Amino acid sequence: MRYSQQRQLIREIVTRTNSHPTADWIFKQTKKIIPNISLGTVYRNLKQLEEKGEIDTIYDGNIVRYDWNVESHDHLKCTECGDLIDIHFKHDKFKSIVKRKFKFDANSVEMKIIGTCSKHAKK
Amino acid sequence: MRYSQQRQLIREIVTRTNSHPTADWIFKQTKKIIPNISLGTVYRNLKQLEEKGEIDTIYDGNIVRYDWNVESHDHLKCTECGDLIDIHFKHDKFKSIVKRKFKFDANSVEMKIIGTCSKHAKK
DNA sequence: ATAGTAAATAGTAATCATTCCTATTATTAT
DNA sequence: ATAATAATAGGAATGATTACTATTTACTAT
Repeated sequence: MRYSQQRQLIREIVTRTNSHPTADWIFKQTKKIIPNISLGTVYRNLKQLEEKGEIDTIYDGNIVRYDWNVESHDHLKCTECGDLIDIHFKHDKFKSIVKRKFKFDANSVEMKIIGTCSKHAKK
Repeated sequence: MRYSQQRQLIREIVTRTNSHPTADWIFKQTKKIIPNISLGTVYRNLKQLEEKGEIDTIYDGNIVRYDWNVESHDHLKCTECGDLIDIHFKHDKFKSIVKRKFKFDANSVEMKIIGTCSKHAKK
């Protein structure tokens, strides 16, 4: 994989935010630096970076978000503001349960807890 | 909400499968009975049935699947065959943890375990 | 440094799932 | 049976993503 300014910029933008950005948001950020960058370039590079294991993709409902944090972790999704908050749970127990009950070999576990975050708690 | 053949058929098709079908699959099934049914009708009715709480939507990666089982439950996703297998876990502990640690009021928990099912276990 | 190469890009067209629009049809209360 | 209006079929529109292609760029061997 050969160097490119575009890929390096995309990598930096994803690395520098905790907002789990979408491809379109990343595209808008890159345009501030490389005005004629194309959206296809953003998508192509995000896919390559994911394949290399440098970033992670998160399916948030039917939209795709990207995350520099490739360690297994879970998310809290606030229905009021849409924010995704990172949280880490141990999943070993679940993996062993499904192995025993279903002979299912678990590779990873994705957990999302939906509710309202502290900023938007209903009184 | 007024009766319609189309909606009744869609309801029956979703109810009679455990395959967590997509809108397109449901559309193909309905066409066998009502050949000139339109895809928009399928989507509109699936949405209405979900709003009434008769069915559930599942986001499987970036595609939407529908499920007659509206009770909270989790899924095992086989990376070999794509099948979704239903499983039920208790989530109370997670809800209380995020309440304590993040002041996050959890409504629901979605858990997906990714791996290989017994039919496709690697030797 | 230069030329040859293959990878990467910009720009645009195509695809896919889903939603929207509208004239027509079907259901239901009277 | 009729009027009111919910629901439909068919097709256009949308939005996210992928594919295509001519041009540009990065790397390699000279």
